[in-house]
Amino acid sequence: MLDDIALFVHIAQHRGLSATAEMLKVPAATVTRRLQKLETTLGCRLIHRSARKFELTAEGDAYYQAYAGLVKQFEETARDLSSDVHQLHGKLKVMAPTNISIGLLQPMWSAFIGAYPDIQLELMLNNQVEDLLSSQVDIALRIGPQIDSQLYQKRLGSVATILLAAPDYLEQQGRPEVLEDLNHHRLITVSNLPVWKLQKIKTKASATVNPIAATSVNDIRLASQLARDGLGISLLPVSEVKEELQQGRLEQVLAPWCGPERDILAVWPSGRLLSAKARCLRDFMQQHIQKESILQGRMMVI
Amino acid sequence: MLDDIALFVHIAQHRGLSATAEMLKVPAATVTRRLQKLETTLGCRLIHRSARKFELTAEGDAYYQAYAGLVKQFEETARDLSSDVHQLHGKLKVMAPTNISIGLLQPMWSAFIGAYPDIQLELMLNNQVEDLLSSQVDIALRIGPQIDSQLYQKRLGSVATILLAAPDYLEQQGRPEVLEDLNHHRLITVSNLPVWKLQKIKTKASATVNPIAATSVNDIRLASQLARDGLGISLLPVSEVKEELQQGRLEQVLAPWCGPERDILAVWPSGRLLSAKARCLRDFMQQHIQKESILQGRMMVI
DNA sequence: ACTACATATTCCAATTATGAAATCATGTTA
DNA sequence: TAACATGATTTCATAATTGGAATATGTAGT
Repeated sequence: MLDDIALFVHIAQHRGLSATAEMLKVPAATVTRRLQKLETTLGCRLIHRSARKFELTAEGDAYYQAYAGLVKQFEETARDLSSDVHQLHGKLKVMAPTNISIGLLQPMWSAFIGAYPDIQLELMLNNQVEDLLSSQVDIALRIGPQIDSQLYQKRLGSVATILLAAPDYLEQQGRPEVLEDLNHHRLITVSNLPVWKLQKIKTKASATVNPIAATSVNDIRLASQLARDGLGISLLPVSEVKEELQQGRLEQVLAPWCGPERDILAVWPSGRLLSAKARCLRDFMQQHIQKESILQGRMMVI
Repeated sequence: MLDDIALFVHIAQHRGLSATAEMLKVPAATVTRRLQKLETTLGCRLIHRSARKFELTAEGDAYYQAYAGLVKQFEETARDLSSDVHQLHGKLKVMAPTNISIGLLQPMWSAFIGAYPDIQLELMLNNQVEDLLSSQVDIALRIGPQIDSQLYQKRLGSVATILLAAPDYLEQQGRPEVLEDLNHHRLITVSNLPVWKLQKIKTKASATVNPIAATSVNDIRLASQLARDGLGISLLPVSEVKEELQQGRLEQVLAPWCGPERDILAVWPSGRLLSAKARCLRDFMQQHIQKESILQGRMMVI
């Protein structure tokens, strides 16, 4: 019915059935029959037509005037939605956290750029959460819960946080055995984790540590460097300290405890259709992150 | 396609396929399949659905937001157009010329009111052409050419105009034999026929008379009364002078000549669908006028 | 874990729409 | 006036869609 109305509007615009048939790539027979069907359902003739004449009836004109604008809007909407949806080339604006992007995930970005040379990636790295909507970003990678209800999100993985310190530091200050021992240590906090909600992996026992007199910085990388320099114990995502752990510059403390798992999310503005490029990147990221055991929420096993 | 989109919008609104099926009176199987087809054509899933869960996907939400308003508008338009189109009761506002309506066509109005008692006729008689659009009139009866391009019209009949005078007057002033004789007579003109374009019925010969020093009035009825009172010769529609001719109070002069035929038209605002009531009246008027020989353009034969 | 329930989906026969070619209708030109 | 050309319509075989019944699926309450 709606389709037939749309067809009629086109017929009225092209002033002819065969012209419309050609334009819309449907056989003329179909145009004739659908118009006839519409006329039957509406119970009136819409077009006075013959081989050489074409004229809307009064009713046809009324229907045309009523529907033409709507049909046009419909088609514009369809065009807006589907443009871009199949194109795997052109610009793609992406936001991501700096630290993980120049660290653990740097190979992912290289791989993506290599795999899709036609996609012109514009990667905006930043540690603070910038507004996705006003920045006209297609899709963003985010870590930790996202509060913006204007965003859609898809979980790609998660990263555990653990307590760490430099071996030197631990030699000098002693290794904490129980949670309460933390009170006697220098602590380094990162601003987005001001309170340490810890949990024992097996027993699910949980506890909260409020690092009061701690050093506080707003960058994970800096925090890990401070810890590495023997300035205290910090709660950091394993993704950021992989190298340091492997090379023994940092070591885990209070091993049965670990901090909150932080989700890794692809987020994008809601109410807008994800472009093919953005979907492509999202799926690519998901595949990559799935292979990275550190990003599966498991405690790192070296 | 458009129909499927509309269906999807309803599904999203009713939050369920079967609810939608019931609401729209289509089998649930159809709803399922049309949704599946739409998902296939769009190339993405629109709804995460199971027996107990129902949730739009990100894409589904994007499509919903894009189309919901349009679908609603479409349906409102359809409702506006079809309301009234099948209802043969309620108010019907009609305009018509005063003279013919209280004269020759008066029986027609009575007959219509009698035939359709459920139609609440509001008949606005006037001799001047009032604006149909601003008066919210459904349909109007008009005589003579209508210039307003915002109107649709349908010809219902036509009425001839002839030259007439009172027998008394002709006795005193003499009966004109040729056109030029009119120059020596008193003439009465009606404002909507300031120039007399005359024609011989058989020979098609035509002539124009410019009644200069004539009495001029703006109402046909008054003109016929003036002529009846022996004040001169006038060019009048036969429909207005039927009685006077039959009773010998007026007689035709220069019989082979007659004035322009004036069309009787049903007119209504363009771009709006004629309601069933208005169509009903239009067709009723056409039938009635067809039976009235005076209104078939023929010279009156008593 | 099992059952009951509500909902979505699949199956099959009947209907309906489609596409390509032939036919028809009607203004225009020779 | 007849032939022509253009565009609408019909024809017929094929493909797609529909409606009703049966089936599958997932959730909530014993």
